[in-house]
Amino acid sequence: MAQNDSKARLLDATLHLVRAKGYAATRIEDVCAEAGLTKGSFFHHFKSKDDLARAAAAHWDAHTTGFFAEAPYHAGEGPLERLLGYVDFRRSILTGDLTEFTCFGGNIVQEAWRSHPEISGPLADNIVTHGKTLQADIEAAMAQYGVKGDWTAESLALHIQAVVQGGFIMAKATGGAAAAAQSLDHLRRYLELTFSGTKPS
Amino acid sequence: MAQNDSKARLLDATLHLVRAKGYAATRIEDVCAEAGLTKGSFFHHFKSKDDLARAAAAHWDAHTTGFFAEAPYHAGEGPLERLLGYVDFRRSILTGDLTEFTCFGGNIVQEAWRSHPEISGPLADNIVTHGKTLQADIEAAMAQYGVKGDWTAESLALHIQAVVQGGFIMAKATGGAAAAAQSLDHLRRYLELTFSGTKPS
DNA sequence: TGCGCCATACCAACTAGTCGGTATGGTGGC
DNA sequence: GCCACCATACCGACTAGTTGGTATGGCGCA
Repeated sequence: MAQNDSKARLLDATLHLVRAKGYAATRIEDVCAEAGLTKGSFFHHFKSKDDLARAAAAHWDAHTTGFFAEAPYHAGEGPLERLLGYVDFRRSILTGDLTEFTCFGGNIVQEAWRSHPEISGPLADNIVTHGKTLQADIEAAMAQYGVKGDWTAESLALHIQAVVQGGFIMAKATGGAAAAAQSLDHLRRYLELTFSGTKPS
Repeated sequence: MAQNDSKARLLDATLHLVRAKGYAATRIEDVCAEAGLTKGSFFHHFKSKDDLARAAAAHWDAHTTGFFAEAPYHAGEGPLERLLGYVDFRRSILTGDLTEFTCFGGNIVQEAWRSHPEISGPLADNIVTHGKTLQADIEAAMAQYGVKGDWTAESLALHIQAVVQGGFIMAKATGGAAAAAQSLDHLRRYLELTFSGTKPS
């Protein structure tokens, strides 16, 4: 049984390098070097660079779906607790290097949304779908707390993702994760104010 | 008068193309074609592609600084009116193609924050400095409304930029400006809740 | 005449993708 | 046990096309 994880190593290297340098600037040989392989092996597993990107997108989708499915915030008792728990969880994972916790999908969507729709499209779906996993709890919380605004649960779900994605950009702009964390703090206060109506000091 | 605006046309083409395809994928000949020139002209005005990027960053900085300095929201009577006016203004300019209203700085920071710090650095400063132009009004509004949270005016100023930048990504992910507009609506409600303490229906 | 501006032709380096070949291990027949 | 056969995984040199950058010269104007 050879090290049959070569393909996975190539995919992981892609996720890491794209988040550090972007898609266009990531060379196939960079991916090979980080995975400890050569181009011959690369083209055994992938037809082309775009094929790698599509596979990396699917890899990312599977990874994030599983990662958030197993996260602890689902254990919250009520919908608002789970919602706030999600924000807290996103805050808690802002550790280590920026290339480890930033969003592969957000990078690709930002860079390749128009030039490579066949790659960015599934990742855009990943972001939107992930955001909408919160929609049911938002609706339940709206009902529970009698919140009736001129906005939809879906729009709030996507707003949460906007703050997450924007926080990553601000983290890059300021050179640290603190900016992303503080933005999530403001988001948490918004949710508290919206659903409880009380202003914590 | 010859078309002495060749340099400006090259810079404008750069802003447009980078927002559509990213920096690495934007070729010099693409920029020349969009500006209606050839490489001879390009290298008369710029030493290299990176030189172009630095000049485009300065161009963008000058453009945005003037653009927001002349915006109408500064005429608001109180600090909160100006703050909400800024959000409204950002919402009002979400028209036309995504390549026209998205942020050149955000694109570069996202893609080149680590690989090209000499280019992304000034643009990161541009975003942060632009965000902090709201800080004085936030501080004044905090004093006026007696708001004392465990957060700083600076963090809120940067949070506003995070929502703006994140809104652009969500607009790309959903294929329309509506996502960005709805996110700014949520941001506006957060500011209203924070400073007025009242919940609008 | 000289200079700013621009076009054409070209070069050198880089990179995506190809190709011939090697190593390993499984399988079925005997 | 052993061998022929084959599929998978991998290597590294090579090709072909792209792209940043250069060299040279033309053109209009002060």
